[in-house]
Amino acid sequence: MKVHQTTIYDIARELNISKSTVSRALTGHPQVKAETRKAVLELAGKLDYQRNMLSINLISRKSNLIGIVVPEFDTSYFPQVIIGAQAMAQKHGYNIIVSQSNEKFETEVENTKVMLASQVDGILVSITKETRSFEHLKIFQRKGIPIVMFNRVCDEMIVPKVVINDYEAAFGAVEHLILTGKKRIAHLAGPDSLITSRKRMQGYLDALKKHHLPVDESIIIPYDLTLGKVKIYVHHLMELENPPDGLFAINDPAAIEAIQTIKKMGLSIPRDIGIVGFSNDYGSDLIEPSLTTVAQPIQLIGSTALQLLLDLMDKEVSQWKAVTKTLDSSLIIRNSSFIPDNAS
Amino acid sequence: MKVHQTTIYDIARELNISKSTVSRALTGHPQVKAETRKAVLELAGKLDYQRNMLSINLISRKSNLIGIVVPEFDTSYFPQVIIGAQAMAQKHGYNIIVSQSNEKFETEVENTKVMLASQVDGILVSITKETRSFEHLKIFQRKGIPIVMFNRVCDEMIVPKVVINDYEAAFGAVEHLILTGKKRIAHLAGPDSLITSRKRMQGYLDALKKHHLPVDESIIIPYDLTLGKVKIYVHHLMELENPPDGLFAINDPAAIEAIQTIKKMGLSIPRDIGIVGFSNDYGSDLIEPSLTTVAQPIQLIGSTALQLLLDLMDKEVSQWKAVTKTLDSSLIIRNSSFIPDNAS
DNA sequence: CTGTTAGCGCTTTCAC
DNA sequence: GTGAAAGCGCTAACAG
Repeated sequence: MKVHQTTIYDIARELNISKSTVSRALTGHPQVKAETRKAVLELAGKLDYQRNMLSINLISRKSNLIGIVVPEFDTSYFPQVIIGAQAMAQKHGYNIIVSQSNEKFETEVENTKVMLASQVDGILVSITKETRSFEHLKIFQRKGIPIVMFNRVCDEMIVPKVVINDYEAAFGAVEHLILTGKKRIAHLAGPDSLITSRKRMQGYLDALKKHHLPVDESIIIPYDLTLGKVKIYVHHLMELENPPDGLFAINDPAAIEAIQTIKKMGLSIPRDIGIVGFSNDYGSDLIEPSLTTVAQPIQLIGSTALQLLLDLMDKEVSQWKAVTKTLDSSLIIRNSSFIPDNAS
Repeated sequence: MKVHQTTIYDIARELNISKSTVSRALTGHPQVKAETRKAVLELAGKLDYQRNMLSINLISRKSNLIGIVVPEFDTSYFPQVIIGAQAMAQKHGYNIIVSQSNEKFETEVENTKVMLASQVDGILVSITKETRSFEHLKIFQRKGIPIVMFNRVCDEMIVPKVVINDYEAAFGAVEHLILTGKKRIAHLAGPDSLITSRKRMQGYLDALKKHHLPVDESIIIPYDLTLGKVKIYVHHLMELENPPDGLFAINDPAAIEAIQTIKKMGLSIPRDIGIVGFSNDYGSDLIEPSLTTVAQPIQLIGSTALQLLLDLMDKEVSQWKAVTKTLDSSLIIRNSSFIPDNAS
């Protein structure tokens, strides 16, 4: 229970001056007698006076709050993005409020409502895998509150976006497996609702095509990103009469689970099957064999998205441009796909 | 740039009623004519009306904001705590603003000022390793804004705290090494400024004492938590004329770095040296050999701290009790300290 | 049931 | 230089 907070009026009363003068002294207005200013500042310090941003925000119609809506906190991906965004926001005097939707559309809608009520000056959004309707986001546009999407973007929203080169990265990852001699490469595919999943799928397909390898639907496994399910899929794949000799997984947690499962089955990686993941999560360099994966500049995604948002906030709505910023990723080749000759 | 936001006054004007009536209709006040309410609600929906929490907060002197001040984001520990706290906060209708201090005292002071200005209703704090003065936190107490500390706590602040049983955990970890036959156990010790470091140190010392093992200062290495430095320390330790056969590391990142270094030196874990870490970070189960470590209920620490804060917010300042909640941890025995006989 | 008034803490004209 | 007054968007007595 808060006790009474010192206000400018308290200071004014004590000093027998008006609150306007106190305000001016506190905000560094030039035309205040040095003597008066000194007295005000001194008393303010003594009384632990702290400006109430709520009232200032009310006047300025700005909250200095930026909302971030993310779909989940299960993997290290989104926390990392937030770290990047938070650092940039802190630098520019903004606070960040975060809400995560647990991959539920309803929760996402709720969360955006909260952001709206909290008078955020802008939001960063990454949608859930369920999200098909975007009315809850379009409200922001109508209100002139800038939105920037990242990672989980959608075509329906005409806003700036930050993504990585998913197609090229997937293409490169699969081609790498092919160049190590793999001829039958399976894909643990992400939800079709996500653009990133579709792009990575296309990269996978085109890499096979380029190298004249057949596409076999039976080794393309739809995977809803639920941890723990990969085990079943991998068992299924490896017990086919014609099992794959390569696996491109939609993300690292899936790839790591695949490695663990395959090792338990007594198979050898990468000899029996080469594996490539996506994102370079914590631990992908620690598992044995270490995981070949596509490294995303995760924190940079967050800071870039926030920078884009800051840019929008300065501009008239009519000047907004829906640029899509595509950041580069890079393939990190480790032992799950390729072991150099001179290795121990 | 925001466009005009619909206010209750817009609705009132359009409907030719007073804004009080609009307010009452919107907040579900009972004594409003059903007809009026319907009209208001309809128009509100049509105009994307959204209550401005800023003004409500100003009136209620409550921001519905909870601040979290953490020392770093380098390891997965604090993000995880925040996830736990955020989930609990979201459930109770609070938003969370986070700031991290990069282990710098000055930044921590700045950050707490921001929290104060943002009119947070309470804060969760974990101090930097540099923090020796607590005036910036005591201001909150004087203002009646509740504080709960966690992990990086201090004796100087009489506030509720959430910690884990560091002493017992460290004692158990070291005793475990002793029971696996180790007789000369080194300790990578955390900064002496942190209570957790001191408690773990005490646990280490007492475990040695209980088993009549000598304490050798030369294998107790002060470590400031900077990633990358462990390599040097481990080399130093293992090249002693009388190297240790066990290592208790202050945290998992350090233990993992130790494992990597020791493996590169061609030594065998746990045969030549058994290793135990602390916290069960991401990846500690993935590294080879997998890391024996003390598992902390990290998200629970966050949610518990937030719960404690919520409790304080309901009470008069005079009713506040500075309980310290000690959560249990558990030793997870993996291959870096002990390999069962029937292992492959 | 509804309108009027005051006020949350602050900034910002407009006077003097 | 400083004070008085208005107002940001909303709620909460107090009338009627």
